[in-house]
Amino acid sequence: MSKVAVDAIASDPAQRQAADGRRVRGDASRRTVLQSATDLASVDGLDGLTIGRLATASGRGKSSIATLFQSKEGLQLATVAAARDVFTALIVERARTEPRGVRRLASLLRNALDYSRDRVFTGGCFFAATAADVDSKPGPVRDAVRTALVDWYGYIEAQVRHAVANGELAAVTDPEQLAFELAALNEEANSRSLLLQDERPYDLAARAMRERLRAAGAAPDRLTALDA
Amino acid sequence: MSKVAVDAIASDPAQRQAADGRRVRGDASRRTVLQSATDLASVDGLDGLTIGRLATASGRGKSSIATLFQSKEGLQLATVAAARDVFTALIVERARTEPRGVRRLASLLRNALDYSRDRVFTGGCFFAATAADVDSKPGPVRDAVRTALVDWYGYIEAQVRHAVANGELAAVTDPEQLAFELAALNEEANSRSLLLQDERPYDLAARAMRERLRAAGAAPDRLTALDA
DNA sequence: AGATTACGCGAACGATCGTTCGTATACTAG
DNA sequence: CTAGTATACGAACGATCGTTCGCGTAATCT
Repeated sequence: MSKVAVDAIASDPAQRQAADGRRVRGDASRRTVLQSATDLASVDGLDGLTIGRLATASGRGKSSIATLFQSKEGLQLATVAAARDVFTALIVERARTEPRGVRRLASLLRNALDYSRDRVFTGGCFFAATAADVDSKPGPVRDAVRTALVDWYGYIEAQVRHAVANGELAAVTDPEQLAFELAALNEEANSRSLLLQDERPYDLAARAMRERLRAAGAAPDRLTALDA
Repeated sequence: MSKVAVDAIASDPAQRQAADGRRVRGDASRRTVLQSATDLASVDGLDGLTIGRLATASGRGKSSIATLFQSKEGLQLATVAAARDVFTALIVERARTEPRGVRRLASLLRNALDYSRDRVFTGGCFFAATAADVDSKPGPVRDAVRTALVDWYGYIEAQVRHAVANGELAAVTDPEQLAFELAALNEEANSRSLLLQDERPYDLAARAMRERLRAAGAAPDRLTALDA
């Protein structure tokens, strides 16, 4: 890249930051560290995530992590954000290829089950593992976890609403009720497979989801994502 | 009590231990401490339960707790056992007044919802709070939590089987499948009410349980425990 | 060129962790 | 009466916690 081009970029306020070699290096470090952090937190919770063990796991000094994230709370917030990015990319984004309604809903649920089953995070679903940890401790970390889960629940419910509006589900369907039940099955599969070290809960959950959606009026050929 | 009577008790090998004033005092202390311990662990998990804070919460010295339970692992095991006693007394024992089958099943589920909703433990259901933070760490503590939950799941499933055998539920009912779904609804109500600080999830869960059992063939008049 | 900013690391801080020791007290056993 | 046992407490142990400081390096900004 010519010096002229560099100057042109550097003179653009929006891109100046992105071109800052120090921040680029720092962001790369943060990304690497956060990969270990989400894994550790999925096992030990956000409270059990310690800077010392994270430093060892990512091969850096303790003070480096402290510098990169300012404080433990900053680290926790960044960890939640990183986990959320993974969650969204693997579950929500992938389901967007399906049309709104039952098809996208079924894809969403299948992706969520796979994300847990594949142990994308060592301790299973990141948010299931951390929700219990923070839900009794007010503060920005709890708020971040809560927001992520509320958004997730809301997205499921939105797809149910689309399905009802589409006529794919019976008009009498209560979207909040159905979304609650579907989320419950997903989370039970995650927690029980972790507890029993068994993959069968995923089949039980998928079957329950399929039957529940069929009972609500969904056509079987739009539920193939939930087949065994 | 006369001295003769005391001697008579003391000479009975089975009751000698129970009459040992030192152990009586110790057991009373353990009971008191464990009440704080189950509460703390329901909030911070069994790992987040620390001897220091438990000492403060129960108004004793740190070394007293260490003596009473030998080690942190001993404390954790005793805490799980104490929580299990409460769980069994409030949920399982109370349901035994109902006849086996759908009625006992509905009572069981109602008691479980109430036990969570009433915040018998500050952090909601003890086992939901602690399962997440031990399920990735092998050892006797994880085994104790796992056993408690497996027994609980098994008891639900046993009532489903009784109901099928009674003819209260359709013969085609898969007991493992139905028990899984009912447990999922119960746990989702607990976790979501904690996360959102809202009691509505309990109504959503009760409604789902009732409709699911009705769909499996249960008579409405045997599901009154799950009515709103 | 010089001042500033961001990363990276080792060293150290006070606090808390789980555990152990010594000692005191109460009760039992022989 | 003497030994032994079970609680109870304070003090201290080494380890780890989150945080801060100083110093060096690299990149940016004025």
